[in-house]
Amino acid sequence: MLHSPLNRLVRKLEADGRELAPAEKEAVLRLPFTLKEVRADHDIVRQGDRPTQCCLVIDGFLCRYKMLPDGERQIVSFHVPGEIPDLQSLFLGKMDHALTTISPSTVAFIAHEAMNALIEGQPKIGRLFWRETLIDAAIFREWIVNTGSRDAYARIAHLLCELFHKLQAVGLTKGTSFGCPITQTEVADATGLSTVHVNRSVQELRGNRLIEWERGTCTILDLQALEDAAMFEPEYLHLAHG
Amino acid sequence: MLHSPLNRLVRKLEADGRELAPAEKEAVLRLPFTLKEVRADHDIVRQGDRPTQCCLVIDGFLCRYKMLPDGERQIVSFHVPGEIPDLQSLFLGKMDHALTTISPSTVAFIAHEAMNALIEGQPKIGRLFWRETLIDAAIFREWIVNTGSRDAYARIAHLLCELFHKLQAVGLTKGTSFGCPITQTEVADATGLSTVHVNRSVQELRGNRLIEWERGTCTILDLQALEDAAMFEPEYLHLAHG
DNA sequence: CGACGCTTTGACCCGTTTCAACAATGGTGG
DNA sequence: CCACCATTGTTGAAACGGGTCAAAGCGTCG
Repeated sequence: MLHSPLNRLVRKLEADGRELAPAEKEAVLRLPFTLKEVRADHDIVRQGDRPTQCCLVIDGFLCRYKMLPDGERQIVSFHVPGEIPDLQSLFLGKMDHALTTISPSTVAFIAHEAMNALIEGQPKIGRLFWRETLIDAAIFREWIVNTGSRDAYARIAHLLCELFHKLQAVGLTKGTSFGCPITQTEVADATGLSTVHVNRSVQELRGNRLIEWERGTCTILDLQALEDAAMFEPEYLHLAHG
Repeated sequence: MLHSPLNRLVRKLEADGRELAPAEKEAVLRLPFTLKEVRADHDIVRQGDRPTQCCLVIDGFLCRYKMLPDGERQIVSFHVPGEIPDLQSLFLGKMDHALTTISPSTVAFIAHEAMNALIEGQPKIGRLFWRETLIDAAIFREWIVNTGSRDAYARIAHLLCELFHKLQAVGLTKGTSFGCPITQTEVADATGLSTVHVNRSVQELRGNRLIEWERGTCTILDLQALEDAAMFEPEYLHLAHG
């Protein structure tokens, strides 16, 4: 039990809220699940689907996106280990967007029934899950701000700050470095910019010695300067200690 | 009881989910509240606040917004009667954004304790509230798509489609007309455009005979054409009948 | 070694912003 | 009931951020 993949979820719940009671922790760890390795760029859930299970990220990066009739793809969120990107499918039957892997990933599928039983048996856990979805919404709000009010340079800086803080909260950073398998094309789809302009802006961030970013590893050279450039204020992430 | 302002909330819950059982409906209508008339452009909750009550819109338009350090204002959502824009404050103590009136409005304040008691006593209502917040999140996602992937013309068209459908669901439209007290400056703050360009795009929508919009009333002249121009697909609103 | 995916570059173009007025509109008080 | 003022809406011209297109470099992995 100590090394169950579900510990990722426990750690996440405790990062956003307060510590879990032993009984609560056990109830979470007792959730039945099936593990699955998924290759990169593979849709886990598609727009229009009616899932009967939720997907917990154990390892790797996922994202949610919507396609427009004109072929444009808009990524609306990135997801790192410990998160349940399609928790909403418990209450919103039909998916209004797709969920896909960015990198080769390990995910745990948990049946809706099991989630519902957990929520009923442990209402406090239910509250925490609800809270997770509200933090999700807070991040969406900040993304609206990002695409609506920041220029390209700040937009990309902001995305990197967000990823860094999210990963740090679940212990997936080493110093100011973190594994970041996201391509510039995906950054473009997430920020509403062209890949060409993303590339130039990333080079500018590098040139200003704010970041290093190559071969899937991003290192923040000057966090304060990066956050200033991004107008980043971490409160919206609603992390317990910061 | 029949004409309690809380009927707005009942109607809203039934628009998004299925019909309420009599006992559930009663429990909602028994919520203690205090009514308040609020003038236009008045902050109901500010960024950084820790509210102890929720705000139910009875009459008028509200919006949520975030300010950036550089003075930019980004509106992240509009709210019409029947909605509880700060329901999240039940679980996220500190506001990461502000809530303000667009027009003179009537709102009902409901204490967090009362909301919590209702949710515990009527878990099904709790589920519906959770669902409301998830629909909120779905709308945020669509706004990310809007600012990220659509041009000015489509962006504004999309906003109008959304308002129309939301208002229609709670019975606040007359034909294809609805009261829309939003100014072009507010549309600009919501879409990430300049007021000048909003103005030109609105004129284009008028010129193409898709809408009429003056003196606080918006009439959609050709809903199909407007939705096509906006690439609008109403599923994300998760309304019961459409 | 070759192929594929990702990054990088240059040149040109266009949607949108900015600035700076000016015109309507509507609410207020005398 | 009209004069006044503050919002809101409208216009034109010039500048700019970012988009588009097309091609070339570069890593990595079979």
